[in-house]
Amino acid sequence: MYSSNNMADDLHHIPPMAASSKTMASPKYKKAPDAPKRFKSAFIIFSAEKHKEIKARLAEDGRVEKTTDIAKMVSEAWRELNPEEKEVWEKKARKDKARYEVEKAMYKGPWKVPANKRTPKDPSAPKRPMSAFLAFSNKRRAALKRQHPDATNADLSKMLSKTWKEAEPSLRQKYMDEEAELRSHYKVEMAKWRKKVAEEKRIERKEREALAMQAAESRSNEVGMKPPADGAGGQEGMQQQFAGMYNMPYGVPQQGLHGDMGYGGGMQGQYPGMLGGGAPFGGMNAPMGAQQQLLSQLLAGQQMNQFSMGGRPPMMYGQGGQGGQPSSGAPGTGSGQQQPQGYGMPPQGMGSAGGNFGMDGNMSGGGEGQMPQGQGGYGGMQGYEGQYGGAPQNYQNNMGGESAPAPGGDDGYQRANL
DNA sequence: CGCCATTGAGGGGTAGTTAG
DNA sequence: CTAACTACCCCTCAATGGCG
Repeated sequence: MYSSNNMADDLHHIPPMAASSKTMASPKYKKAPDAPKRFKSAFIIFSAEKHKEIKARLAEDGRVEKTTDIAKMVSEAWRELNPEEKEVWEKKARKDKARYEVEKAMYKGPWKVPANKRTPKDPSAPKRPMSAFLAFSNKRRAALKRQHPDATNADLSKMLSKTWKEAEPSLRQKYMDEEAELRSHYKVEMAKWRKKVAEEKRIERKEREALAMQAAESRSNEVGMKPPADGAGGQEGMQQQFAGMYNMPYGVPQQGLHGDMGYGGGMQGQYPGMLGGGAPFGGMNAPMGAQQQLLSQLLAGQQMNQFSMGGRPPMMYGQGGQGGQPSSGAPGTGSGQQQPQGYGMPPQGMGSAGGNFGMDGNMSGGGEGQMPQGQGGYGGMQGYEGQYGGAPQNYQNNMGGESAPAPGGDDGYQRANL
């Protein structure tokens, strides 16, 4: 549950691009290990494969090159690609970017952690085994202390170090064998512990999902929404892929998130104003231009929101509503109420059918105006757009998008505050 | 409660590339 | 600045117990 509105706490909710080095002068920060991994560029995806390939090929010839030299070969190979070949990688990059947008939207945890600090060791983790030298030291330290009563432990350590280095190899070996045994035991214990932690996380995730589902269902009943006839597979896909990895603060994507990239269904539609194919917002099938536009606008909206409103996380999943009529631009049926809560929250959970992003509205025109719950929130981006005009209040007016305001748009928010 | 002083395994950061 | 790759380098942490 998100409850703080102080700025320090908001650090944990600033997506990477907003967390500029300016604001993070000292101490330095690095990406939080659990935060969604940034999208990969076409070159990086290419590089990952090509690097392996080149390395393997060199190995066949018995050659071993430095990583940095292989990187140069990868670079050269990249430059030699013709546009058609490049397009293969660029397509993958677009897909990964969509993946990132979804993960980012769902992520609630910290984006940055102090760079100069290691992640603190989990106290429940097994301890490291004692090294051969330390075991040797333990055995001899007390006796050595009796011989040199005035020596400090630091002094004793120096002496022990010398003795250790000069010790008979067979004696050292004895300690090293002991260490090896301890270490193999440690590895077993670590494996068990890791498994246990993973299992706990899995259970926690399941519980969270169940809770979210419950909340979503009760809300769905309240507003009398019906499950979608088509394109309803999304929930599963999304949850499997993303839910649980991240907390879901403001509501849960309910439907339409099937497919490998979530956002189930469609975005099959064409550009704004055009009638699309009807599947709800499925991102991957959309014409790339439209998709990129969507994504970049989404991103822009989020950043706008953070900067202007103090860093709320970009969240906009919630229950979607009924879309409007894209061809005419006629408003849909929903209201998509917004509750800023003093943070300048993004229009969460706004109707899926939001105009600009269109699930049903401008962009996709799909679904015949019927948006399954949870599609959404993208309608909310309209609200962001309102900000371009300068007035944050536009959030409220724009909820759900001009061409297709969506009912139930506030749902995500409500669930978030359960 | 952190520091000191030691060795050595293992984890994390870096270099080199391009693109966003 | 961050994505992937990985060899290499640097830092942390294992135990000990007196001291500030």
